[in-house]
Amino acid sequence: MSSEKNPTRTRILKAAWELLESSPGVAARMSDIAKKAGVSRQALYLHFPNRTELFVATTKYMDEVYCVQENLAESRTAATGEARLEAYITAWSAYVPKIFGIAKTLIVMAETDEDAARAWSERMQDMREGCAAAVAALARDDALAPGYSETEATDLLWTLMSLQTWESLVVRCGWDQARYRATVLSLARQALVAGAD
Amino acid sequence: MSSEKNPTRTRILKAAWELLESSPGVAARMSDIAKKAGVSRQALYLHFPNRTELFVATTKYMDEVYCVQENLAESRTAATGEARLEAYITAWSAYVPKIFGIAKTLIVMAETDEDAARAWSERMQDMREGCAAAVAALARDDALAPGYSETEATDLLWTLMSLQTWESLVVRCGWDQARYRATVLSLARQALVAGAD
DNA sequence: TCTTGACTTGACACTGTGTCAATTGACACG
DNA sequence: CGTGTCAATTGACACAGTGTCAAGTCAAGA
Repeated sequence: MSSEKNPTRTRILKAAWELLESSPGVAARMSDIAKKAGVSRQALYLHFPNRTELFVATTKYMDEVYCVQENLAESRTAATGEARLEAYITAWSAYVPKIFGIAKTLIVMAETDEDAARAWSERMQDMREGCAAAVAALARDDALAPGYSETEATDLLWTLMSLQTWESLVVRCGWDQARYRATVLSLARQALVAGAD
Repeated sequence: MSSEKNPTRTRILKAAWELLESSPGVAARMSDIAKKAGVSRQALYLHFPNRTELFVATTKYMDEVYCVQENLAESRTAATGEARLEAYITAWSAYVPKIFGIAKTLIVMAETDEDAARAWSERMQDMREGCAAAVAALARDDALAPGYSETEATDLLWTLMSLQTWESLVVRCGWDQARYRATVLSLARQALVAGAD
């Protein structure tokens, strides 16, 4: 929706996207983005109030492009709780590498910037709802492992699926995506599904 | 050793420590630390070449004060691999909350600062060796779960014990320390110990 | 008394963000 | 055809924070 409508704005968003993707972290400066987008630095401020909001807008733009909502929502159609857990982990696993660059930047910015912290926290809260739904589905099936309340199970699943876990295994330890997905899934099953393994 | 010897240097380190502890993240500025230590901002540069090195020195100072090496090394005395795993997780769990403030700061700085990245990575490499030793002890007992190579098992244990996992469960989800420790231990056992649970 | 070393003071260069005012150029409307 | 409007540019500036530099202070010791 916001695409196509405002070509300069979109060019800026794409430039920010590319820069953040190629160098995860905080490195991308306003002038870098402007140069990449082929506009003046000041043009950025005509479209976004500040650096943080530009990055937040970039994540929203990515969500749009990738149709995140639909992809994650698919897991709702799974029949059993366990199938739902698997579907959700699979969908999220595929999504994480795509957003990692910008997500990492926002996480780092969140440490010093109130707005960035709020934006990122909202995003993670949305993801958490998916975890909670999967856990609730397990509980409905009477398949939630004893020893965890629904909240605790959600906390744990949310942590296992966090960007940080992905970063540790895939980026730092060099695992491939399939191994990562399989391992998180197996950990979640062993911990949360009653009588698993 | 570095303590007592150089009172001003130690005052600066203590000031940095307190500030980083009270506000994890990147907030502490050189002038804040100087003010807290009761010296001029320039005095900081007489003792440390730059902000990063001051923070790195602060972590080393903390290690000294807390006798990290000895505490972590204790787990080596455990008889079985499983006991060793438990001892190591327990020792590390107790240590994480103490270093969290400064560690978080270094992690954030590592994103943009080469020196900080190296310093933090070395630290985590040390911790990883402890994980590797615990995994090796399990393997020696023939108690390592099938499906993981020793390297993969180390990667996984290292990830489970990472600061980020602690932060997610304890800081963001509000778990208490005991629950955190028990859960990480249980996850590690289920995943890595053959025939566990 | 003279020297040395640790610390202070005040100034400055540099980088990056965000603001401002004046200007340009295209396009539409009467 | 002129005029207004809107998007974007240009160049200047304020501000914060790091790191550097030169000069000065002050106490302890030979």
